[in-house]
Amino acid sequence: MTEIAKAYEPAEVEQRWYEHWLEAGYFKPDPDPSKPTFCLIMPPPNVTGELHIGHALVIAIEDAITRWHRMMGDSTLWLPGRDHASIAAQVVVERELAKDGKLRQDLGRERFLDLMWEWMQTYGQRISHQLRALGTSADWDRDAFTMDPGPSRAVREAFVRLYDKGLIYRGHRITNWCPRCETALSDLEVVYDEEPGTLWYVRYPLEAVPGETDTHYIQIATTRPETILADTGIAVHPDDERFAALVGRKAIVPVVNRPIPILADDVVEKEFGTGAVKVTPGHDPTDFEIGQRHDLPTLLVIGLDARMNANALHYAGMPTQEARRAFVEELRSLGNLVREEAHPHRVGHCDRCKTIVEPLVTDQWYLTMAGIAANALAAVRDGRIRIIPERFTKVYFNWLENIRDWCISRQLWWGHRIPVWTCSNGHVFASVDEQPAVCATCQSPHLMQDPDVLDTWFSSALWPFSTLGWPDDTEDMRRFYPTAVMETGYDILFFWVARMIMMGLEMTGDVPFRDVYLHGLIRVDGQKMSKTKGNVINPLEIMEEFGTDALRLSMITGTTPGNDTQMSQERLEANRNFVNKLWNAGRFVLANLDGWPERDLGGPLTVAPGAESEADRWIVSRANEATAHVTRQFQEFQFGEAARTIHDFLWGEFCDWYVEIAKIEMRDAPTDDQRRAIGTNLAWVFEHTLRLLHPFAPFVTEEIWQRLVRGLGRDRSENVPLPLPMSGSSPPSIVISPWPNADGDRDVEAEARLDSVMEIVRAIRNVRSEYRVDSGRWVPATIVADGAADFFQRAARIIGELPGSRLRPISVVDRAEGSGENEVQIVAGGVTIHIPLAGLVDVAQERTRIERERGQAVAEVERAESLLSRPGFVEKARPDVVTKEREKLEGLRERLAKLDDRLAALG
RNA sequence: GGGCAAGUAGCUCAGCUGGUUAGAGCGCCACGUUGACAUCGUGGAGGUCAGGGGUUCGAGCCCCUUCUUGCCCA
Repeated sequence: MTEIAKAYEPAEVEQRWYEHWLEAGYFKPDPDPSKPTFCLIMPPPNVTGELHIGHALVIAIEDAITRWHRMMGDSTLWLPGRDHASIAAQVVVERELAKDGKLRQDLGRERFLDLMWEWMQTYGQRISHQLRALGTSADWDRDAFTMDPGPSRAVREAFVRLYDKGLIYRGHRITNWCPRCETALSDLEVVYDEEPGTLWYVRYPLEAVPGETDTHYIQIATTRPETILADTGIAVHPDDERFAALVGRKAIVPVVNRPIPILADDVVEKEFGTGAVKVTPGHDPTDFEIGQRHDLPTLLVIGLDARMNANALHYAGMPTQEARRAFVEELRSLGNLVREEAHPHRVGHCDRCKTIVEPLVTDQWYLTMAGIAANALAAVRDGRIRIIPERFTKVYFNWLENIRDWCISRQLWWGHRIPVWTCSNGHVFASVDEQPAVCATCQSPHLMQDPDVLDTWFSSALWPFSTLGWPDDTEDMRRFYPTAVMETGYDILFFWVARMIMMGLEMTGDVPFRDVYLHGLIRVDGQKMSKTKGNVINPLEIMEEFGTDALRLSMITGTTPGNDTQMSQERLEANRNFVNKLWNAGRFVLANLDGWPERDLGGPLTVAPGAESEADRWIVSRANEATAHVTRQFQEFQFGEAARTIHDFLWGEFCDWYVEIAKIEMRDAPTDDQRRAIGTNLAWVFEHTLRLLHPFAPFVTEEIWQRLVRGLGRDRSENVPLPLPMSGSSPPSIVISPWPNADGDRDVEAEARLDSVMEIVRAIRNVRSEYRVDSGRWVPATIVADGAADFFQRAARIIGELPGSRLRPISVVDRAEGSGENEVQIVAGGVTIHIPLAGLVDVAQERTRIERERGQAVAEVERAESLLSRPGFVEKARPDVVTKEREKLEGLRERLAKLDDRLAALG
């Protein structure tokens, strides 16, 4: 027998196969134009560090989808890439610089960008290595980086098109400003946290009107008193009678003594604070909108550095927090502070550096969203794009229906420079040229490019087509666009998916993909992964310990679309064990083929047709069902279920039963031909299963498959394919082998027979265990087959010799020849088995046991009877359900009768 | 404030369009070294499917409602 390691050794196998696959070019799409295409664009990992376990999930799913389509015969393209992650990457590198006490400004833009590129090189390679280790079957020749010339040109092209259409505009508007990153952020890049805060009640004196002698006040409540300095109005709700008389009058801002109008606006909540709010258009998004509606001036008292600016009187130069404390004291001393109360409120933080975001009015580039958002809504609404799981469509609609214009400029250095130039004569224009020579209007050669870069997500939004060569009319665009599936996490549904749909429709006139599959997030031991918690797992370490296939299976099994999943040591161990089980099943199958001059795995092949055993027919039937299930589950994106189906079939049916039966059958086979027939059947089913599992566990399946089908690696020292006489025309690798036929026939009769055998064997094991029969002891038995003696004559040896059964000799009779007292009778699988157990059985115990079983049988009979006699059931239930229930009842009654007989005999 | 998800065995989770006596892995108890596998095998214990109401011949699954937890949006 060939020497094959007793336990699977993943490390030894994985690298070898990956390199082989690459060399063979299996990951490239089939150029045959007659084939249907399948294209999946990989969500490009950020080049900010290494991949974590969440990326392993992405790869596990996408690789499974990709490999499945490849095996289905599609011309399959999985296009890999990396993202420059403008702000995230810059923050990381700035942190590195800060360790040496340096700022990016110390280096200057050019040298800083050099440093960024170095970083990209280092981590790009590391990520690439990790992706390969995971088994990523992507086409590396098309590997793309967002800052590459192609995608960069696509960014300029898209920008210019939008700009020329008037959809991109320069706006002096309120923006989320990160004072640490010194850049504007989009609404999505601000994360809100509930934090303890204070609500200060402040009274503003009313401007006197003729005839009024006393000073009257209006009281407001605010969480940010320092912005009072920039107040340009006070707002109340139009229906609020308390303030109705004051609308139209003016109040005086404390400290600055500026008169400001009191106005009515719907957005004011009557219940909040006093019902009156100060309006500070320069420093609050809601106030900015109120200001727009009521034509209020915008004042700024906070600068880009989050300090009070020159407009802030004697507070100028103070950080906002300090200014707040000081200002409150001044209000108190002036008698304007009425009271203060604790008030938890939501504070916005920069998604990347966690600094408190300052809403400020600045000049930024905006993309008008209304029109393109409506198109993106329509694409999902009318079914051109399907979101899986479906519930996320609602979330998608909700976001797009309430969308605001997208702030796309960033005051960063790392990223795509905004392709807008201003000439010496003040003409502003956008250009797709990287370096336009002259002004488009006046031909002036003196041009200044906008210093800012674009939001990373602007380039990401173009990814499904910028990677395929857009804006050129390339072969790839024609062949693979629209792509088939976008697979990504639900956490970037807005950031990315929605924007790809908008941009895809706007730029190409077509949807960027047909199906969106959203997976959940990985949690580790109950917690979300994060660097601060220190529970970030490097997939490489797991792969080393458990093997890549075990890691990938752990990502897939027990998961359901769109739901978060728990990663745990136990799960990894379980899947490592599963892989090892597969490995050893492979060893067994191989051992039984060893020494054969040739193999034919073209189909299940036993002996002459009609002479196969029920067990051989059964396992083929079960394999056919498993294939049908797995195929459907792939079609429906039910990957967890698909993996479970294969697991249960392989372990619970193939290994637990068929392998054990085949051992007996082969040992007893009267001729070599017959023995080979069984071995072939074993191999056929197993090979079939390997292919089903390959999308989830590519390495171990290939390793075994090669040994099985190609006879590869029989000489382990050389690791080279050895020629083996083959019949048929097997493909050179499981990677490009065809997906098993999902329409294979079921064999109802064989399945019923084996169900009966398994039920009998379980019952025997149960009884042996219950009577504590020594596990090594063989005992004789008689099967009373009740009309099925023919079958049980054939199956007797199997029943008697399966593990844990140990019945020998077994005689099979049609009718009982009396019922001994000193024996156990097992009623199962439609037969009664008499087992004399002298010395171990006493009548009382046996009666108790039978009565217990009878009790269960009675309960089941009653349940079935009541169901069948229930008004409406027979009329309304599906006919097949009724038939099934009737048959079941019949079987139960027979069983009950047998148990009654036994009880009567026991007296 | 609006929305979504989850609540099923001690733990982690499956359960597809409603149809046997609700499953798996891990853990637990007992037994097991016959040549695929101790990363294993065999048997067992363990669940009023969060609570309440409803629809239906039939509900873990559909509807209403309450509670708990998590997430998203404002």
